[in-house]
Amino acid sequence: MTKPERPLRADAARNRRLLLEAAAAEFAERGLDASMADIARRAGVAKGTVFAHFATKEELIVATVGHYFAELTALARRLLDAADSGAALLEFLTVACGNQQQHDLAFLQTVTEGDSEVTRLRNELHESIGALVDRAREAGAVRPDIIGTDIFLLICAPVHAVGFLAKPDPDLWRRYLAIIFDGLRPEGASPLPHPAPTWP
Amino acid sequence: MTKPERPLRADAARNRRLLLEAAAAEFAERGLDASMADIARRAGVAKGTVFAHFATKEELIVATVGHYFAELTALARRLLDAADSGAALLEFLTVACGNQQQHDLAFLQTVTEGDSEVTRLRNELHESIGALVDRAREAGAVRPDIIGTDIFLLICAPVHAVGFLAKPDPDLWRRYLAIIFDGLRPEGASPLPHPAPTWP
DNA sequence: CCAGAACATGACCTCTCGGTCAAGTTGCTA
DNA sequence: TAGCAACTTGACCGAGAGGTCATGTTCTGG
Repeated sequence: MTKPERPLRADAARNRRLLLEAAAAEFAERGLDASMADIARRAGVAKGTVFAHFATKEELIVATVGHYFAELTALARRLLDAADSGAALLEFLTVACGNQQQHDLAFLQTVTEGDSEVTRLRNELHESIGALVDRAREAGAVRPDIIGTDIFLLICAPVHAVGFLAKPDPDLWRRYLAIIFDGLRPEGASPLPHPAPTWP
Repeated sequence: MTKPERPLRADAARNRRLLLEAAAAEFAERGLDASMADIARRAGVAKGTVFAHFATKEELIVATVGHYFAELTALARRLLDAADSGAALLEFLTVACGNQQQHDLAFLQTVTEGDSEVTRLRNELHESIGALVDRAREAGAVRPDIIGTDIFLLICAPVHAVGFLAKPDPDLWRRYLAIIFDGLRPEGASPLPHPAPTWP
């Protein structure tokens, strides 16, 4: 359902893009309660047009979260070539958190469990992060008992933590990313009380 | 609005307690979308009874999250007498996460911003955590650049991280609490890239 | 440039939600 | 135990949600 067989008409393609942008913005601001009507208004189209492109609200969420995963995957793959693998992992987390600070869409993924397309993109992201973490671990940049899934789960922690403040400094998440990253280093690591999670 | 002037009638007091329990359970399961009707059904009363006790949904949320804060505050104060202040802080985080794993109500606090009663209880919790952290810092159990507000913000991180897994092991959060707590230790701490947040 | 397919529109449907209230029921006190 | 205030009940309301569709508009290939 990602790419239609026949190419879209020019105006339809434009509207689809506007809708996805509006959806990302509305979901980030209002959470799951963002209404289809508001998304349509923000995109500058009528309500019916939204449903012409995405049959249900869930389908729109799927498209939005899919795009979100794909972006992170591309970032992770780009960083696989970096010379310093430890710095590459930190860079990945930093850019991912920065994205999330602007547009927090991570919560959407809980709604899309069961969708095959999202699952595929999610697995791709997981795999890319796994490769990034493996390199960092082999280089001794992170503790040996950490795996890719751990990082996958911890990506959102810094931004989420900051969210409990009413008017947080937009860069405060960097503080918590640094703390968590210190917890990932091999120096002074205490034994973990629970085995690594299995995927999925 | 916490304590009524006149004591409640026996049946009313019982219903109020049942309602708060039902609300906590429903909010934890369904999030903010939990409906007043479902909460009423779960408590075994009619819908009108809910509104007889809590005039609006927000008022019910306020009562629920207030109770949540009060519990954590009591826990923090209890631990202030512990011999090992570092272990006491870890114990606080462990019990808090364990609570949250059963009943995740932390997200409710974002809705109740502006309510004076919740703000008071929230400040009390913040203060209690501050005392706990101060003791741990003076004992050299946590790095010197950490303050109580940091811990306040990080409480929910381990459970939240685990939430991205579809069917997570109910104890997996202990792994991420251990990682984050390692990041809080003085050994091998790197300089933090952002100053501590101000309260509130 | 025009015919017709592709697309956009907004009034309309149904359903569920938070919230109200007159009428009935129950616990407490004198 | 009688009587009244306190409490409960469930039918009801308006608002707003997701979703539909007949009609009107616009792009595009020939």
